[in-house]
Amino acid sequence: MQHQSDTTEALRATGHRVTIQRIAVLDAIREMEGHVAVDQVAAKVREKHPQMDLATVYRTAGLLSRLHLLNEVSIGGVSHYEYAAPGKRHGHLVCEHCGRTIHASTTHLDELREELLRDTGFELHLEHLTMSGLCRDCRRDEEHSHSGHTHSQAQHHEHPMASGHSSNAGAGGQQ
Amino acid sequence: MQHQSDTTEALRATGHRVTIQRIAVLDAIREMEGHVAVDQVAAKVREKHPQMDLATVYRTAGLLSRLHLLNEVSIGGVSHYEYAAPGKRHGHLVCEHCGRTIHASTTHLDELREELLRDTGFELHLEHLTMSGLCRDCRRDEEHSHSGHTHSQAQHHEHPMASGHSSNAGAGGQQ
DNA sequence: AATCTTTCTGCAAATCTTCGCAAGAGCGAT
DNA sequence: ATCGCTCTTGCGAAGATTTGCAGAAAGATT
Repeated sequence: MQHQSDTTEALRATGHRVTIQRIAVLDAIREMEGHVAVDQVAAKVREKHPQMDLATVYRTAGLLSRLHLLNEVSIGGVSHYEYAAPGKRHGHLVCEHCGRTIHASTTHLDELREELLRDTGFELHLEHLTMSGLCRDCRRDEEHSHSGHTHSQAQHHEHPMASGHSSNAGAGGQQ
Repeated sequence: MQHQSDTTEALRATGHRVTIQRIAVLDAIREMEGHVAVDQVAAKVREKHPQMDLATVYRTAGLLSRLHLLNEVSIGGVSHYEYAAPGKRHGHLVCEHCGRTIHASTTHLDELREELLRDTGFELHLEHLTMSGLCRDCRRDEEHSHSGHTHSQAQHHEHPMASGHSSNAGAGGQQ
């Protein structure tokens, strides 16, 4: 396990302490791959460390995210985290309709980042960027049901597969 | 007041009912200008409608946002809303350090939107887009304090002036 | 205007997330 | 290995936001 030494280093380098909780949270998330909700992380972590508190998982994931060891993705208002594999940066596109998450290469985003930096002095943090909209499939569905009536106020939650890993959903398959 | 008829129309057109709560929430936010937190909206609304429930304000703001009558901006994890003045689209850049919000013209963003649509089929909703990073001032501060020690885990909250900005500075009445 | 159907609202309870604080655990010096 | 200074954690509580439900209100119909 050399991930562990990377983690340890990153923590030390920023003046943070190396604790079992921090190592455990990072390990758990790395093992699960994909975007996982905090309570899933907690469950996983508790397999080995039963007394780990939920608040600690929140704090720890937040910290690791600030250190760029994890990426934070908000899906339907709920925080999810994924392992920030070095050299695999990407933005997140979350479908407002089905909750699916698609990865966007940073090619597009880096450009945006530079323009913003130049024009406004604002340094965009791509790692934390989550953008919402409609995925290809749901866009089609929306158009069909455009008869203009009975929109329930509740947010739609059709495909109940919001948080399972989705490494990539929109690009290829599905219809 | 012709805003009101616009609102009424937008609601009817989407099969929603026109209620005093909905009108009141939109009015309140329009009057306050800028990004306001939900409880501020509730306080404002209650000046005229004391029995209005907080949950209703949440639900209503969410609905109006989905209808593009309001924009939703998440600042430090807390929802804020602003009146979506027609023809004044912009993205939001929230500084992670001081919480300030900067408006980004959609020039940069439209491009991104098109590329994403073409490449991934994902239709980005610019109105809901909030991006985080560091503003010019805080970026400078960060560099100065780069002696590498004592990073408190708590997120910094230096300048306690979250919303005033870009075009409008004095949006007044807090608490 | 009275009635009927369906949507909305207010209230309370449930969730998700953060915070304060005292006890516990790192890490450098002894 | 021990001591001490801080940073962290666990825990309870508070804050933020959502949800379920029954009664109230909107809009269509008569």
